[in-house]
Parts: sequence; C-alpha cells; structure tokens
Amino acid sequence: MRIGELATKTGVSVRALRYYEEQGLLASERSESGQRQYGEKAADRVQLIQQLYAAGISSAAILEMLPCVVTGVASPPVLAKLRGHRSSVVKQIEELQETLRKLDSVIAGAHASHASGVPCPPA
Amino acid sequence: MRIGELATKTGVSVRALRYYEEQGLLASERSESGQRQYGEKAADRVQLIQQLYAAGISSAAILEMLPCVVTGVASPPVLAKLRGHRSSVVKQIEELQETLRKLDSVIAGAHASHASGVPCPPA
DNA sequence: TAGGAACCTGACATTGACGTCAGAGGTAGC
DNA sequence: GCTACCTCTGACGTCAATGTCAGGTTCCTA
Repeated sequence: MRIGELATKTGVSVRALRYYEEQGLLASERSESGQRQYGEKAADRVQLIQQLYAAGISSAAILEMLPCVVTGVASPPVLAKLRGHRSSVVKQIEELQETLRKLDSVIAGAHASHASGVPCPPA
Repeated sequence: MRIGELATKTGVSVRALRYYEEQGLLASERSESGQRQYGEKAADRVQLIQQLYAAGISSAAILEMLPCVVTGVASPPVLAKLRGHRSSVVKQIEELQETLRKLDSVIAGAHASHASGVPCPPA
C-alpha cells in the first residue's frame, strides 16, 4: 500500500510516517517512480512505534530496541536497557494511578459546588 | 523558604519553578527586596503540578483544575473536563500496561542471543 | 565589609515530534 | 488527455517545558 493508505489505516499522519522512516524506525520499498510502498506488517510496526513513544521512549532508544521487540531476541547490553525502560514504564503507571486517585477524589466530592456559579472556589 | 531550597526539596529546577509561577500555577510571597518566599505547602503543590504534567495535562488545563484538585470542589463544566482527563489517564495506563507486556515478553525470551554478539538480530 | 553564592528580570536557544507550505512529479477514473 | 487527488523532497514553523546567558541586585558568612 502507499503512504496515504497506511496513514488512514493507522491513524498516524503522513508526515509522521515519513518522520519514522527518517529516524530509521520504519522501512519502505520504493516504486519505480520513488513512491513508498508498504507491506501488511507496516501497520503493526507503526502501532508499536506509537506505543513506545507513548511510553516516553525516545526515537533513538526505540531504534535500538525495535528489532529486539519485533523478534523477541536481545543481547545482554540491550537487555539491560530494556529493563531500565521497563522500570520507568512501571513507575509511570504508578504515578498515573496516583494521579487517577486524586482526580477521582475531586470528581467524587465535586457535587458540593453545584450551585456556586464559580468554576473553582478560591484555594 | 527561597526558590533554591524549594528547588532542591522538590527536585524541580529553579527555572521550572519560575515558569510555574509565570503560568499562574504556583504563587509566592515576595520579600522586601523582591525575592520569592514559599510556605511549606509549596512543595506539595509542585509535586502535584509535576504529577499532572506527567499525566500529559497541559499547563492551561492544570491552571483550570488546580484549585479544584486542591480544594476537592468543582463546578459541573469543570467537572466534565476532569472526567475527560480522567478517561485519558485511564487510557494511558492501559496503553502502558500493554507496552509493559510487550517489553516483558522480549525480556523473558532474550536469553536466546547470549552468545550471538550482535545487539539485535536483524528483523 | 568583602566576596562568593543565590536571586532577580528579560530574552533567546533547545528539544522532539511533528505541522505546513512550495513546487514538482505520479496515479487513476472518465 | 484532463482533472483531481496523491506523493515526493526540502525547508521552515510550532508548541510546551525548560536551558542558558547577560547584567544587575541581594544575602550570608568569614
């Protein structure tokens, strides 16, 4: 498929896909005329990239670990980095859960101002 | 306390603290000579701000919701936004958990390349 | 009271992941 | 072959949260 189709299929912009290629994260064949051609696996890879981005992992780090993640095989040094990322992801999850608790407590107690008219009472 | 102490206490840079004030997120008293003075509650607020930042919430949105989070009281329109943020936080957590599973499967299967010598086998 | 550390404001620089635009060429239905 | 849409490269713009620097003031300790 061409880049536009991959973009709509994955919900990622054309610009972003070209950026991924620029960073070495996403490969493409080229047609006679120079247009990018993607296979079916490309969509999965794009979503994987997005997922790693969402975990706060930089494109350089993703580049390093991507083949390992895809194949499920990594050497010890890379493995150490993967473990580092793992623990940072765990930490992020914990922090988000804490944030969630705070938001919930606000939401739960918020009925108190139904009639106040001000968006937030003064702190 | 002065800004440097708050910075070391919270692990947030002096520049960031001034930025928070600029955005209206963090108030300070000023000494006779114009230096910022913070009370004890400031450290908690800074950590709360960081937490919300980490949840991907913009400074404008934080500004809007911060008094509510602090006081535990919000009006219906703000409440709706809080719910929106809540669900985005939930989604983030789910995505991170999925990422975690993938990282774990790589880490679990990675012994296979102990002797290979290459950081990552070709995809 | 001297001098270095900490603070002030203001402004420009940086980083990463894109957005956007220009100008040119490719593709596909009619 | 016309037309509308898609794609190409290259380059500059953006945005948010800082970093960093300059030039000056304030604080604290010996």
